[in-house]
Amino acid sequence: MSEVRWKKIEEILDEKRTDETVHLHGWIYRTRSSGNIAFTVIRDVTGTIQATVKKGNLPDNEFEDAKKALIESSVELKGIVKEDKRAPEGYELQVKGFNVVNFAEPFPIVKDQSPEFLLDQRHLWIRSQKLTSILKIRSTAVGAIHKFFRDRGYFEFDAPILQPNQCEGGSTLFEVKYYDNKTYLSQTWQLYAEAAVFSLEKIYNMGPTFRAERSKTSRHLSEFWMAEMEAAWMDLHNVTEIAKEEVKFILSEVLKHNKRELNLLKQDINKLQHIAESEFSTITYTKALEILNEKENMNVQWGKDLRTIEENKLMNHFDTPIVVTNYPLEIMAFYKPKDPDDPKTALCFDMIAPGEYGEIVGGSQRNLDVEDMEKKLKESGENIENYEWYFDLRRYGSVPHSGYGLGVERVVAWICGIDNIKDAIPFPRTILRFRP
RNA sequence: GCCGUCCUAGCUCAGUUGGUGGAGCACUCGGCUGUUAACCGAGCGGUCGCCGGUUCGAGUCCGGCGGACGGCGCCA
Repeated sequence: MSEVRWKKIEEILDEKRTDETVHLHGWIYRTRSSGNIAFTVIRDVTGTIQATVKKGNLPDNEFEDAKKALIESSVELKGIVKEDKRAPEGYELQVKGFNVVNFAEPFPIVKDQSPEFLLDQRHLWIRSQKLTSILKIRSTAVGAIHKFFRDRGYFEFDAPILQPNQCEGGSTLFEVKYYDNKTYLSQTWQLYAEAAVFSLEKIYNMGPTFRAERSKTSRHLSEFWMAEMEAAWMDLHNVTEIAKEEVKFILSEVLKHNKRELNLLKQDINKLQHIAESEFSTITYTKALEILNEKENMNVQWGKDLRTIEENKLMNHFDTPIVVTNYPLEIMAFYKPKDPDDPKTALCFDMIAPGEYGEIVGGSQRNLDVEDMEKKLKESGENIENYEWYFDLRRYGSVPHSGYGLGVERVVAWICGIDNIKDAIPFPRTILRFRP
């Protein structure tokens, strides 16, 4: 086995070496047989190719195995590369040897499937071209995020997953038994990041985040990956510009490495290319309301958060992601500070994606006013003693600092153009599903 | 938390005014030397989500329960 040089399907199709004998291993993707000829389409990680098995070209028992092997059987082939217009990829293998490594049982996923069934069979559906393409793009996106920050002098910094505090509101925490106490699964890395920027100054992280929101939408997961950054000496404007650059960088890396996958997902590459090269607009919440009320005939009261319908209507007016800043102070979390130039609003922002993918980034400058934060935490019923360590950060050499979190699955879903965020993560966890 | 849709073969679905449960796909067997999620013939395959009610008779009508999925709110 060690002496065999296994070719990948992509190599065979790119090299176009007619009459070359190659060894190939993979899985049966489609199979058809007709008397003394059988067609098996083989897949590997790089693509698919038709392998044509004719009786007489190989030992009879191997021919019978080729006819008998069901979809998803794993195989090792020896064959001769031939150009043939009748083959789906233009080239095919004339098979000389057909070794079935494992005869698959009847594969449960066939022509017609429902979304529920595919979620039940996720461990098998993950082999599909669709999910394989998305997972390759996700891998590119994750690599791009690391590269983006490291190239700019950021340190990777890890916060605990088990945390004693709340941050985004108590009802959305997953409680975990911790010896004789209880802790919560991390909702954000932010509070610990704020401790670290006083030494490392510029940091980032990407990791799992847990929100027990009772959301049943195509945009929500209970466990998702968030890519966060935090930096000392930066204000709101600085970090919104970094967020725009980051999203554009992720997109351009995917365009560079995953054209084949984007095509399989039927995404418009020119449109994505245009977005990667465009400036993203920044508008204020107040300006967003003007657009909604004047151009969309809506009647949104100042002070209400933008809901899904408002965000979707707003995005009718933009073909790239946009940044919306200065949401009403009252409806914002305790760590978002008042804007001194517009005291009814907070120094915060969301980035909203085109289409109906919603908020892909959320962030803010950080509140430095301990009294103000104590007041807000008390109002929302929290025990401020849990936050004393956090307030200490304001007592010993505090500086202006800002940060944001980017929803990895939302960005991947948007770039891939998929209709449900569940397909942007291998094994999705939602309020209604946590297996397989 | 609120609202909606659905539950019949392994999968996707039909099933009329209540009257002996169907199709396609998958699988098995047979046929076919160029198929394109092939085609032709045959076969295998059912606790109609569960419990109760009405009725001579319920997949179908009524009540309750359970499960799945989606929308809103909230958020990445």
